[in-house]
Amino acid sequence: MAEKMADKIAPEMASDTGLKSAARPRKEMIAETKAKLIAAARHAFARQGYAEASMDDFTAGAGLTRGALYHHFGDKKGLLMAVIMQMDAEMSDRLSAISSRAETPWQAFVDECVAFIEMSLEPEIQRIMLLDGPAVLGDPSQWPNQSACIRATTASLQKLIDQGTIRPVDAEATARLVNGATLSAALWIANAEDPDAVSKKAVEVFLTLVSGLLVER
Amino acid sequence: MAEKMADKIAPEMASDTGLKSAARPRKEMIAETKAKLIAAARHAFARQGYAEASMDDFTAGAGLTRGALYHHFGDKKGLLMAVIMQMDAEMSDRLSAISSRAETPWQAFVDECVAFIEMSLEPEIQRIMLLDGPAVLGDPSQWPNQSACIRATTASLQKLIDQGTIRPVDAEATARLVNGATLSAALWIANAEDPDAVSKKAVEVFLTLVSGLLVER
DNA sequence: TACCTTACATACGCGGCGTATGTAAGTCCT
DNA sequence: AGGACTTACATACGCCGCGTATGTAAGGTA
Repeated sequence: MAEKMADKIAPEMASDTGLKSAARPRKEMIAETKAKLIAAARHAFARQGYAEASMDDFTAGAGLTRGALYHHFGDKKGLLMAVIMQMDAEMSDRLSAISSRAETPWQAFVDECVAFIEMSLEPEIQRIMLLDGPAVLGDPSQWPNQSACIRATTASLQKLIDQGTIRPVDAEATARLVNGATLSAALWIANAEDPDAVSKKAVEVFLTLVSGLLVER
Repeated sequence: MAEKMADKIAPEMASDTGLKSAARPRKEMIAETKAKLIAAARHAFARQGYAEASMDDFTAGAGLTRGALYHHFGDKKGLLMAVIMQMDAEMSDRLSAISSRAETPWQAFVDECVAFIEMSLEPEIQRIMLLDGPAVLGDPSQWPNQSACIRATTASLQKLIDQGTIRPVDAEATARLVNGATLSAALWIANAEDPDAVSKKAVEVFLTLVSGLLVER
């Protein structure tokens, strides 16, 4: 007990003394491999679909093996969940950026919905978030992240309710239904032979529908 | 289009020349095995999901083997398609029966939508038609059957437009968006901890949204 | 009756998933 | 500092499920 402090030199040395490489902190390396796996899986899932994407293949593409995958994510579903959470966060960011640029809350809401449709046209989002995600992981509203972009829409709607622009409905319920409508619109548009024409129709109908929310139209 | 009718008409003339007797006609046997396979797959897909359902298992449950399945349906996806077409036809029948009972076209439309939500709560429909179907087969609007129940809704809407109850929007587009909204509502309700409360909210919002379609509310 | 076609069953190979095991590198505790 | 323990992967193995190629028996046809 007496010689306790004699060699009490802090072992967490000056880590980055200019030359990085070899001895980077462990947490960073782990985060990097996780990120690499998520990125590789994301590409594979988007291009081939969840079921057809081989874990051996895309882990090898990331310079790793399935061992790393199972260690960090448990199984294939766990990786999908991680991919989805990442994408959901990105979508949420994009949506809030868009709505913050709008001049009125109503415009913000409409812009968000249109942006959601546009994002849903991106093959990666459509395939992973809208098709494989629900099939493999179940109802999106039960996902851990609780669909951040749904919450964004909910918030926009709540503002509109508070300021008396739209009727006092339940904001979350409205967000979910509107989201569902935009989603099916996006699927329809993306697979149509004439996307532009279909898109026009869909937006027109969409605006007609949400006009039902307005206190006065 | 035309070739479907062609190969249906041709071979049926010679079929019953009076004495089929002991052994039943071949077409009937085939139809029966097909029906058995579809029924077995339908149960398996509903209970375990498409990906987890083993073809060996449920064909054996029907007293057959995978050989029969590949002969009649080509592959697992082909069987899923057959199952979906069967279920879609059933749903379409139920919907048109409901709408024909309504007293006004508007009520028919609303009843149909509510019925669609209720049907989507059934685990079999939810799992096969709403989750696995789109993930495995792609956008439902591209399915051969072209979603019979979408067409039912489209027809109801067209009536409402013709009689001037709702604004002159595109009927099909409206049917698709409304369908998407009801679908997400159903998923939400089915997985909620308090389905009754959620259901009430969803219906209320739904009615508010479609009120936007009305010429005068 | 003999031939041909059809409707399955059987047999086989491959690829993917999950797990059990190995190993090197990092971390902690005197 | 040094060892013991833990962590982060890679490697190896077995199982299962799919698709296909092949066999076979039962209609249908002349």
